[in-house]
Amino acid sequence: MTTIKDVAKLLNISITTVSRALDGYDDVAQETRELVIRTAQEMGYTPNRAARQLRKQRSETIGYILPTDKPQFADAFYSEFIAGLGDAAAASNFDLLVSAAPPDSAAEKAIYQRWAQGRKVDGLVVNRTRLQDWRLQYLSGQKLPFVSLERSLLPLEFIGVETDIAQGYLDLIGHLTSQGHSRIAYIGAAPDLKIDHDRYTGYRSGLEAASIAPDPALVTRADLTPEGGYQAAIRLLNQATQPSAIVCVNDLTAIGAMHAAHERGLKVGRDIAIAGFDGVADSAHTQPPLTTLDQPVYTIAGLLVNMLLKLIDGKPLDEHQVRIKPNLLIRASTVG
Amino acid sequence: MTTIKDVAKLLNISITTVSRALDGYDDVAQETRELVIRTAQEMGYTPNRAARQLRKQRSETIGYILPTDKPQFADAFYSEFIAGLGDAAAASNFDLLVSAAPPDSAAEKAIYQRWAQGRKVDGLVVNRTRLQDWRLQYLSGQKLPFVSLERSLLPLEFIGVETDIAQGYLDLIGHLTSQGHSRIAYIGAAPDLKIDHDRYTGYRSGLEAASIAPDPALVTRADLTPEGGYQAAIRLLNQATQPSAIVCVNDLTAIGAMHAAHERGLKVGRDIAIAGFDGVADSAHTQPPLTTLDQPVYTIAGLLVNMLLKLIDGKPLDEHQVRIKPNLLIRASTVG
DNA sequence: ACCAATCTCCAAAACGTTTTGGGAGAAGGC
DNA sequence: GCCTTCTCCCAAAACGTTTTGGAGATTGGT
Repeated sequence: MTTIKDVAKLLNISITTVSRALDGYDDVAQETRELVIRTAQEMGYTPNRAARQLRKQRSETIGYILPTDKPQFADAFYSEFIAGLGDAAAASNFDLLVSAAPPDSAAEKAIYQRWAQGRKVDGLVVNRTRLQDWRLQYLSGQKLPFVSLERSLLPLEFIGVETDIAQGYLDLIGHLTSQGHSRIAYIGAAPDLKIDHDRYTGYRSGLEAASIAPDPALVTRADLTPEGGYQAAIRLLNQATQPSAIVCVNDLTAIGAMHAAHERGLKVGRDIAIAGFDGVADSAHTQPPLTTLDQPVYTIAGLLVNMLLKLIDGKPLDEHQVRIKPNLLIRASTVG
Repeated sequence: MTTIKDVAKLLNISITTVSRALDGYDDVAQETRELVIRTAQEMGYTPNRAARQLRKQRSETIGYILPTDKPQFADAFYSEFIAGLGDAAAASNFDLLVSAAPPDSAAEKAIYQRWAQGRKVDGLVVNRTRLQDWRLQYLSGQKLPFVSLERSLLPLEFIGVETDIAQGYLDLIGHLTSQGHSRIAYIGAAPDLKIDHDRYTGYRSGLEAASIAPDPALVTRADLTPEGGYQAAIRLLNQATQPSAIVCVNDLTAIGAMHAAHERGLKVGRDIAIAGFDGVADSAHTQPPLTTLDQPVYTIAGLLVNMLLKLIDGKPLDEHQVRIKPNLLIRASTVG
């Protein structure tokens, strides 16, 4: 491993000068700088990250923890989200540290502590925000910068990105009612999740806007997986008052719900309408193609990272909260 | 931030003793050890990672780079794979560094160099191995430990996990022929990928075992996405000699292919059989449910990490190559 | 010819650990 | 009572950077 000392020795100058030449300080002669840069390049010198971190007291690393409820954590949302985080971080020469833990578990807490205490990361991205989310409190307390996708209900300043769910659901429910639906069901997620809270609220105001009386029997929850959506849809379809349309908290849930409908011999689109949210799964290629509220996951991840980096650098943010309007993609699953 | 010095000062002992007490050396009195551990706990002391790395010359971090061909990198395989890597690493107190770059790009090379030169990681996991893969050569040259999912054709020692594709395809093609199929098509991936190479070879020997003459017109390639599978299937279905069955290199490709078949008015399962590979996508809930060769992605990731950690520690491996037999899940997409 | 200002450069300190190479005192053997 | 062996502890070095606080040339003004 070649160190800064090797470069300095070869050039017969001090390591100070090498360091400053590479860092672009202006108290080093143009000629020397070029020489240093060239030599460092030739020798294949890259600063040792640990040493640099130790001295600068920052790790140039951001962290993200996957909310893995179960080992089979297959959700395309997250592959795209991580790709977005990784790309944006790399573009600013930051690294991305990833771990996985079940939401609200001891393991999750342990990772947060390890990262925060050891200053392993300069900041964190959190998503799947919960209504009362200790993570946000903890990070605030630790004075560790963070951004989140979806705000919590805690009285903390929110910095991050939020999907404009209200508007999205107005569009979606409007579309469904224009197709003649009035018995519109909702399959949500765990009620302590912000996304469920928001989407359920959006669902209710969508109904209200269409002057449809809400029916509690048409509301159920699942766990954001196809299997959960499948089971939930079966529950709905087994009831006396069957839904004519189902809006689902995410695409995976909708995929499961479509499966259940098919099993019942219902033709999705004609006999029952089903819609998702995310636009990230294979929604364009399901059978039938799935109507969904598409959100640009990759872009959102990039936005979050850039906000976080500004926070870390103490630079001012253009806006503390970015609202993203989801895009209603109408496909065959909701048009007869 | 409390440091080891703070702990030592409070207890009026040397930092050496604190360090050794916490690290479990046996040259510290039982009484002292307990006191130190308790105090450190109470003070919320966690060793500074950078300092520790600098001194120990290892980062206790492993790296993985996502092969993001395009921004929309939605593939549930990778969310599960990363969850597996993250969990296994965390179980050994290692961290997982993730980045993203298009395969075989300058960006990819830059990340590998940055991580290798700066010793930012102690080892790497690589997948989507290519037949001639410079990454493996580079890492070998840098003497940086790595494990890979799927071997390359390079004359390098292979340490990692390999799916027993030959056996899997024998099972799958056997299943298809027993259903009366003989015009079996193959939708692969880029031919320089090891997985395409292996699966194509498996496909060919599967045909051979069933005494079916291979037809080049029934072989095409896509890019592992639903969209690619959709386009490829359209090409196949537009031909004079139409396939009666299609085996796809992964589940996403199969999902796209099913979409194309549906659009043609074909009933998948009855009019045409379609099978995937991965078992990770929402294959159980597609319409119809998809026959696939299931591989335990989460487990494989864990195996890889544990092999890598042994490599890093210089410990002997039980086996250098682990073969995983994929599990044929027969579902409605291949049974009429 | 002198002083001040400007350019370049550098030695040494600091970041927070782990490891090396003992050293003091108690216990044990004769 | 002396020598040896444990037991428990510690001071100092080292890891590879960045930053601090100048110091020696050179230039420019008068």
